[in-house]
Amino acid sequence: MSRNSNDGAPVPEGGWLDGEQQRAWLAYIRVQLRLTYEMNRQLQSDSDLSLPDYDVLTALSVADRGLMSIKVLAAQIGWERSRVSHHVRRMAKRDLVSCGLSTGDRRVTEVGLTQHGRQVLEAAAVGHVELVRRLFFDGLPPELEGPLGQALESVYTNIIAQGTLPPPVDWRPHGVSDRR
Amino acid sequence: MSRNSNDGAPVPEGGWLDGEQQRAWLAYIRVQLRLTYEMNRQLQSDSDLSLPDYDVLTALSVADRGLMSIKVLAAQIGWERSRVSHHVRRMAKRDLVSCGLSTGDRRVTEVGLTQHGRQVLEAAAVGHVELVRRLFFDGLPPELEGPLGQALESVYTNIIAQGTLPPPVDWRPHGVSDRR
DNA sequence: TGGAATTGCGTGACATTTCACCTAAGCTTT
DNA sequence: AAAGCTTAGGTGAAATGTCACGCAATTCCA
Repeated sequence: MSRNSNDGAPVPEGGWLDGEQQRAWLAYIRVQLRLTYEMNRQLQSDSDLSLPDYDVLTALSVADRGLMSIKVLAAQIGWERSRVSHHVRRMAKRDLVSCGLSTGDRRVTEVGLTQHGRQVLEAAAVGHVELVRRLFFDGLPPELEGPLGQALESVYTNIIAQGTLPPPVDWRPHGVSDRR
Repeated sequence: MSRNSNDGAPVPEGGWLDGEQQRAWLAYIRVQLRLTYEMNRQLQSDSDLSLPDYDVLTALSVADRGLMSIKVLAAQIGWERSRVSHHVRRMAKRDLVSCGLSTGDRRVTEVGLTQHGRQVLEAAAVGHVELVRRLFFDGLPPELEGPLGQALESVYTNIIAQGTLPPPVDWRPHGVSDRR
């Protein structure tokens, strides 16, 4: 898979990124690791949800009629299908989601939020958003909010185009305003 | 803890983020999920390393004399200490790292790269960086590189200040150029 | 100096995630 | 309609990660 593909490129020793890029990437990695840790911790202690639980609930909450097949759900949150399968079964035992065979295609399992699941998500979202605002946005100069959003959207668009994972169902190049 | 702190704000029902913020956050989450998936996949298939393996190796490679205590390593990459403990033991079996008691304080375990570990990391880095460049930077307009780096550094600084995880050892407010 | 508190880790039980297969439903051909 | 392909998912075992707890080295302080 194209190792050593940047042999003659104008890149610092060993093929690393240039200064600006290195800076951005290092910051990204650091933010990613810490933020994941903190979000996990907060959700767990405030709402008895893991971050993966929250990801599933959130994805389901924006689905049409709150129903989604395992495959679509997996594509949505970037998981292996079998992981979704296991995880959803465990969440069903906790009455957060419910599974059922689709009427149309009897291979597909439709997953949906239960009443309880929706309540738990909505309760959890309050504290989660509060944490996100505090950790992610409170230190961010307002004039960088726009550029950050733009930059990340460019990156996302590129990942969708280049990556191996199929695009999520509701993906659209530049529309905003979903997630409720 | 100021839940519901944006009551009168121009924000959708339920206390979510404002438009700009929502956009940035949504993009961040999407990038994070996909990128993690793709990096894992690439490392696994090209270098027989998981992303966690790579995180450990990378952290160790920038340590003083390639040695780091479990605690510092955990703080560095945002893991639970016991996770590091388990993981490092498994990596030692594969001859990627080596552990030994510190001479100074005999409670601490010093972890270091082995020769083999360093070689594996350097071989893996080539393809990994190639992937990062392709997925993260190829779609990013050059004029947004700077703002992105700046924005993420602000966020990181804030997380360090606000978060529960202790700051990494080599943390400095705005210096760049480490990682090799 | 002699506890008591703290710190740094390891461990073992348990939960989650991955990986390699397996089944079954739908689709396509013949 | 049967054979053969493709697609959606489930499954069990192994790898990985979490949590609660325990032990030993160090530090604090009277």
